[in-house]
Amino acid sequence: MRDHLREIGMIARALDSISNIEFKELELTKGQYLYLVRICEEPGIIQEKLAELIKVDRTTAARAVQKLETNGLITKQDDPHNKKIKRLVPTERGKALYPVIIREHEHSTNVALAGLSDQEAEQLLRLLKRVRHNIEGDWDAVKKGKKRDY
Amino acid sequence: MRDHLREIGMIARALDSISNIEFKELELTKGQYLYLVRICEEPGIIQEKLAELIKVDRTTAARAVQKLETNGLITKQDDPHNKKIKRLVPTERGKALYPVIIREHEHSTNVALAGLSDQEAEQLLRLLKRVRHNIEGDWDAVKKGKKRDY
DNA sequence: TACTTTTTGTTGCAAATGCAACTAAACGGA
DNA sequence: TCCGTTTAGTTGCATTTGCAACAAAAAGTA
Repeated sequence: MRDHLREIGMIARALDSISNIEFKELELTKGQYLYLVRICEEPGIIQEKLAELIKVDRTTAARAVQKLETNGLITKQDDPHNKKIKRLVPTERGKALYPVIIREHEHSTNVALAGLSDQEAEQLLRLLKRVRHNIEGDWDAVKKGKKRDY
Repeated sequence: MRDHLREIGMIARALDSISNIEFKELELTKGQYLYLVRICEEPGIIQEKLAELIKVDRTTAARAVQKLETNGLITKQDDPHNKKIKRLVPTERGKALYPVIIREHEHSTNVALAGLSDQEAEQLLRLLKRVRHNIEGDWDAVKKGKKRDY
């Protein structure tokens, strides 16, 4: 049957669980790696966009970011032209963790894709991107209170 | 780049978020649908297996199941041959929710797979199953304290 | 300009999540 | 049989998560 979403859920929870356990020795608590990598890859990003990227509630992102700042891994910088937004930038300590996180992700990716040919791996990525794109609209709409009919 | 896992994470969080919001009107709180569907599909399953299926911590499953029982959606039944285990069985009220959950899932699946040909959808499912299988071992091992080298 | 709406960010709760640590039954050898 | 190990379940505690509700700056509109 069409168990695509169930499989995706299982994979996501398993890998998130692994990452959280493995990053504990980097003093990163649950979920923090998600935000830190994104801020490293897109320095100056604001909280709202970050939440949208990661697909997490705005307030959850707010607190994760707050904690990253408290722990000295990022800073919130005022924008010269916009008093409302705060640009998120990794500190040196934050930047130093980036390659470690990436290495772990690469390892997990290797494990996940074991036995798949290059073509299969590429095809999988293409399809996943399309699926992600397909659901982004619904996520946004439902989050904002829209009722879906089904 | 090999962003497979990131895409999977985004998709999983977005869809979980949607489901949690939509099932609120069924009086199901966060995550409960995950457990209830599985118990409906495999009545008599025990907590430990359930956690393994869903890829969630044993104690998290324990409390979710506890809540499902409190809310009258499942019962815990003693096994005649094994005093330790408790078999989880949906009540009539629990069973009644099953088709509603499935309908929502089907809708989300339709949205997610929109624009994919039948061949692509089937290929995606095959690949996801292999990926899930690939990582199950690591999840189990890391959960039990094993350190991965990378 | 004055106004409405949207965007961005925050805080107060209540709930879920998961690690530690603990029981007790079941299992697996000597 | 006895005894160590694994399996299954639970509770305490700290943390994360997210919905409501709010504030204030920015953007859009008349």
